[in-house]
Amino acid sequence: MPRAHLLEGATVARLDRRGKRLAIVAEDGRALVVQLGMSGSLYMATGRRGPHLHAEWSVDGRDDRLWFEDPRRFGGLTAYGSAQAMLDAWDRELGPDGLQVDGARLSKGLRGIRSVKAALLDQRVVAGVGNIYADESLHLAGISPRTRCRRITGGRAESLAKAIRTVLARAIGFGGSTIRDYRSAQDRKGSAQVIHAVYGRGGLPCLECGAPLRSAALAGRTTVWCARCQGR
DNA sequence: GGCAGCCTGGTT
DNA sequence: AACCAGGCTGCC
Repeated sequence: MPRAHLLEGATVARLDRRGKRLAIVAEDGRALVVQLGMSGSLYMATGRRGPHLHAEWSVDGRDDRLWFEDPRRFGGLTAYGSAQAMLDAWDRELGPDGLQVDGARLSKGLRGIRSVKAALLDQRVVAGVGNIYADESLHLAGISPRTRCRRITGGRAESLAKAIRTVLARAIGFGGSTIRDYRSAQDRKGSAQVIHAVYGRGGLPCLECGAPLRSAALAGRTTVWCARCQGR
């Protein structure tokens, strides 16, 4: 990516975010979107912390630098000539942010998708929910990941939307889930993994009812749920 | 829709 | 050596 697209010489006007995408918007209108993927990290530090460095920025008046590392290279940077172009892309490619999704918006997104687990992983339905928080949200809402989307209407859609908002907000409150790689921009590990009710707990007892949690591949991802609390 | 494939690295 | 992983695209 040319240096100009990396915002060289820019003055940062603001940051923006929807779901898992973060945008650095410059005063001249350029915008750079960062997607971390599974192993990416973006942080301020005086030196890199790993070998898989893809971009670095120096900031006037600061000794530390901004670093983008991504060992697995599932993440990426996308440059936009204007913030409006970026927002248009977000509107096309992303649903409502998970922290703000409501039942009506969720119901709309569910149309045409078969299983609710697949729907929650689709960023056009809700932006910001991945495999961990999909399973956690479904457990909190008491909905089986195998439920057909067409059966989730009205009150169930409301409670699922509320569960998504709650799960994401709680995880953020705990600094995110550090299974292995995740670190904050301040290079700290999160601790939300200690409050996961189902993710990573296949075969262990459900914290609500004690039944052993089921684990199976759904929508191509390991999925864990309680067949008693959430139904088969 | 489902799913292989993209990568590296950690675990079994 | 084989398998698994927090995501996403594109191919069927």
